Amino acid sequence: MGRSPCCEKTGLKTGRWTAEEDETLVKYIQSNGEGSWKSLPKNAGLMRCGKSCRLRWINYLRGDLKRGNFTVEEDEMIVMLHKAFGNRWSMIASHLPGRTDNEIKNYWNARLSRQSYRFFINKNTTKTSIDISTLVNQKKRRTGRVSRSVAKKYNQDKSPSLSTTKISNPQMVMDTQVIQENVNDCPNADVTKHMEESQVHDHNVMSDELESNWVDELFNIDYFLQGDEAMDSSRVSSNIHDDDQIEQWLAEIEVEELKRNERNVNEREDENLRKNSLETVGCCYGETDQWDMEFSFAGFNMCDENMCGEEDDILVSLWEGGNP
DNA sequence: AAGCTCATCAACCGCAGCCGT
DNA sequence: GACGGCTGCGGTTGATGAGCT
Repeated sequence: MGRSPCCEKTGLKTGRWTAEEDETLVKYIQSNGEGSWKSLPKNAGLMRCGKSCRLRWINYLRGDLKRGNFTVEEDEMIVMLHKAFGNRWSMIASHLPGRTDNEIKNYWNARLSRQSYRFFINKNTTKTSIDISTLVNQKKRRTGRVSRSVAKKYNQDKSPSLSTTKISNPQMVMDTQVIQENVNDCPNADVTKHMEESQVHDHNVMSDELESNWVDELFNIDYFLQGDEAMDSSRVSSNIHDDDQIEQWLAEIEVEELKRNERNVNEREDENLRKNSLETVGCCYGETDQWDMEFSFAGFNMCDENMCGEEDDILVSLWEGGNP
């Protein structure tokens, strides 16, 4: 027996909402309140599915929404929250008053995900942690819908070990279009040279996918290792200045992490995976102190199938502390 | 001006959690 | 505990408009 439909589809209108429908919905909710979405269309006299009504209200009609472009500050918050929470848009949206999960998701998919994001290490920090096992053991991400149970497990598996994390500031956007202009400033001259020779920074010849994979990863790693600052999309080095806010986020993340750890019954196995993973990328497990960095941000995808051959060699060289 | 490409965003779809029975 | 309905979430789609040729 299959799942029953969420509502009776026959005769229901789909597609763009008209001004009249909006007005009807707003008036109904103002007088009756939110909720009971199933029965709302019938009671309000709308030929819409309840889910459609809910979505229209939440994403467009409710009064506390902030319209217009995202500010630089909001950009930064989204980047940081995405690092922390992944694609949990509702959670990200909860930190951005007036913005909806749908809006943030669209914004991310349309713009931010194409750019390179990373946190940079607090210059006072000398000890962080790497957990490459979480990267190496990730399966290549499926396109299309991913079941919630899989997503949940994935999120648990890649959860950051904040107990050793000392990330204090988000490093901002490095638009690939800016890479060439900043390439001479890159502290690692050999990487820079390689990038130039390979013309990997050529926006016209690189697909978005390649940009978002190994080009960005190279720059991430390079800047990460140097502890240098990067540029945001406006080409100005930028940090989030609200340290209290950051502390609050990190505290929330840590609470989540503690909850996850309670459920983790495979710690020993994870440790072995971690060792194997480090070996896989050419790192001696015993040398991790100085590499004790947290790499659990979404921008890194070391196991992506697009990463192969020459790119892999470069990354391995970087990991080993040398030059490509 | 017409056709094409691409970015944006509103809306839809289907899965999964929650809760009442 | 099993079942089913409701709701929320996240991925995807398609309409639209701007910019380019």
